[in-house]
Amino acid sequence: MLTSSQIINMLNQAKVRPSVHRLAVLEYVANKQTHPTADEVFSAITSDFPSVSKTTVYNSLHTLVESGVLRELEIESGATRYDLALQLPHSHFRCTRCGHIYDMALPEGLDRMVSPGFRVDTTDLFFAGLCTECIALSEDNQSAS
Amino acid sequence: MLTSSQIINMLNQAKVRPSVHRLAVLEYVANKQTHPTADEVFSAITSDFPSVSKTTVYNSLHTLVESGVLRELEIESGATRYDLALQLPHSHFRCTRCGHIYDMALPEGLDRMVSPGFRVDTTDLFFAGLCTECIALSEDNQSAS
DNA sequence: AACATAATTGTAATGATTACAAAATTAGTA
DNA sequence: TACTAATTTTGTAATCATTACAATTATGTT
Repeated sequence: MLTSSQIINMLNQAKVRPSVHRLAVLEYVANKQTHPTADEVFSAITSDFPSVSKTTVYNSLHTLVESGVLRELEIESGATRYDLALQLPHSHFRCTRCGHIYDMALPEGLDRMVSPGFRVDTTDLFFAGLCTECIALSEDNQSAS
Repeated sequence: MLTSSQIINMLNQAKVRPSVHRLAVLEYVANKQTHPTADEVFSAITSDFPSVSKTTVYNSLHTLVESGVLRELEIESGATRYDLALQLPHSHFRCTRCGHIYDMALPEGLDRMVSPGFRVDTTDLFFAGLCTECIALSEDNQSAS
């Protein structure tokens, strides 16, 4: 859980002016575990900032991605998700049943899979399947039927 | 390079009826190295089949994904890409400058990164960066400026 | 040939994202 | 404090990939 002043520090370090809405956007993405979409960010901060527009949310997210504070996750079609860039590298697991996205470990040295002469800037490892809870649920359903 | 009869065999094995348009869609995706988008498939086969509709291309791609012949790649936002599923597992590298997508190696045992109790159905490893050619081009530009 | 099923089509709708220009806010400076 | 320029924010309209849907056409089987 990051405090507002920690969020402001992140913006300052990234040389992004900490406007009210940018602060709200980053605070939500940073503290929410769900790798939210632009629309989820918009809905969430609307309660605190009823005047915020969706375009501002997009503008803020783009600015934060360009300045290296956030990362875009193209983990599923339909909507881009956003994740804090400034944390330990990790992979992502998406449960195809409940839709939750979980952080997982990421092995070192994956870049070595890329042919020599290529320059790797970003590495994304995505898994999809069923999470523990949904496996339990589907077993319940089976025994009930 | 797969022949038409090989493509038909793939459809038969997947228990998908080899209609004319499905054949054209699969043949294009299978033989093209570029992991095309639905729109690219549509544009490409329009020259051979002027009457084909975009909906048919989407229908065909979805049918082929559901039957396990093709795989969807959510490698970048904006459009889903399609790849043959029936080949050695591999990762993908996207050049952020020229947009080309290259097949790369995929290490074994990546599933072990996922917490116990989760069931992994698909694994995707994506890299982004600069390919050899684009690195050479940008060096040329630098020395020229 | 006749019937049932599957494939194909065209159009309209949806939903995420972007373009754009005007209005509001902020920072730096006199 | 007031001025000016740059930045941020807003609202609306446009764009683009994808889907929904209902009508038409083609196919396989008796």
